[in-house]
Amino acid sequence: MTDGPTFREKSVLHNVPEIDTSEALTERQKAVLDAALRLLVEEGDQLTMTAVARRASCSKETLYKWFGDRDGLLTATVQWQASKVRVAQVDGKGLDLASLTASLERFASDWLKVISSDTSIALNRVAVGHAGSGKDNLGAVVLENGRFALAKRLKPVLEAGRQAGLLKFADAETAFRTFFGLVARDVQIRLLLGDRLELTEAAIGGDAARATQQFLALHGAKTGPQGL
Amino acid sequence: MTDGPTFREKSVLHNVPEIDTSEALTERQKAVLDAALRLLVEEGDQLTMTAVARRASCSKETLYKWFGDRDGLLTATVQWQASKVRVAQVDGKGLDLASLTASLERFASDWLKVISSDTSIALNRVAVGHAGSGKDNLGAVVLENGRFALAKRLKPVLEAGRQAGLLKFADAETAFRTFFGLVARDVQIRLLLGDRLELTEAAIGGDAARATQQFLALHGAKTGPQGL
DNA sequence: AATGCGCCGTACCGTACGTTACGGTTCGGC
DNA sequence: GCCGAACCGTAACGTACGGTACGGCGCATT
Repeated sequence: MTDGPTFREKSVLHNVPEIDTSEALTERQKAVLDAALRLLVEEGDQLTMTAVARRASCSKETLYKWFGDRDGLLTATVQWQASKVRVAQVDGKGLDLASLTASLERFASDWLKVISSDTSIALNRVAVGHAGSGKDNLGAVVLENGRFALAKRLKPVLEAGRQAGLLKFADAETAFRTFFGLVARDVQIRLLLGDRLELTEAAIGGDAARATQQFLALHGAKTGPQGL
Repeated sequence: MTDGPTFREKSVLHNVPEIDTSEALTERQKAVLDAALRLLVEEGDQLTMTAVARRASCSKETLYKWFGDRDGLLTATVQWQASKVRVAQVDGKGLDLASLTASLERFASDWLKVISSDTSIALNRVAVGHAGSGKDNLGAVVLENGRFALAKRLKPVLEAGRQAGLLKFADAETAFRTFFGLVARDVQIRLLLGDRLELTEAAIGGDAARATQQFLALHGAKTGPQGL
């Protein structure tokens, strides 16, 4: 990880233990993938193998040797970035309304930062573009490390909140999706479709707080109407 | 480059008003665009001009004459479809809670049907794919006829609901985005990324009802906490 | 020093596809 | 019946780019 051109997400993601699907990448390979990633952000799906080679100061032969073909390079790049992006892990200790609220706001804020980052937008664009045809992979990878990873982290928090009598819901999956909707709203699709939509730090914080309060209004045990 | 007056440069920049019925397309041209649209749904962005010509039983020369170039054809196709898709118009008469609820459910249901349709998915895919690079158009067109058109239809309903004392919110735009988030949740991004996710008629109806109830819980004048 | 390996740089090949050109056919107007 | 316009079908052109081959160089091992 010597290299590391600083990505926007850097502040968001917390280097997570092992897990890693990053199967034995040498430093040099990581550097090449970082170069490919930067180019992907700049040029989108129409980056060329030649351009990647030039940017990474490596030969095309090496690219093909390491990644097989263009699709392999793209997949490796997406996975490489995915292995870096992780939303915060929150443990379910010390459960009171304040800490639950803080956790939810944290998740919301992190998620908004991720989906509004240039890197995420570029990755989602290329994944969407490849989703329609042939062997997909990319879409599944992005989904797995994005929306589903978020769910995997958030659900235990929701469950803990329910155990502690702070939340009320029938199905954690449904509750998560409600939270997801309240947080993301139309942001991602607008960004993917090219809508300028600058999210300042302050705006993100405000949206996170709003979404959290709305979610608590719907699923908080004390305040809201239950079961919606 | 024989003649100039293709409609590439015409109406792309400014958002289309309300009724703009597909400027002066002959029946034959509409048929060709329908063929292109069908092919777009099947093959995605990698459809070829040859394939379109063959499918539409027209010559490539005609395609270029009518639509300028590949991008023009794509744009015309997207606009043509966009001119066909319109969510329900609802007038603000007879405002009681029942009719307001029914209207909201209708909007939600219509919207879910739209975004889960093959056509919409294909169109959004190609628009997203083209959004990153160069002259965008497609993303703006899809956005204008999708999310923004929906807002334009729904906001008067929300306003009318507020006037009638049925809803409470500070900003119609924000309220709309909340509703949008509650309805769409993660559906669109998952579909765009290739996630199988079959929405049955029943499921859509259920989701529409749930989203509506949640929205009313947040913004209903009587039940919910105001201002969220 | 010699050998071998991994990689860079670059020239090269094959092909797919956007775009153009052109001959042939239909059709409406005179 | 003739003319021109519009259009179909297809061949041809140009090019960009994915993929491959090859020569040279640094470096490690012997």
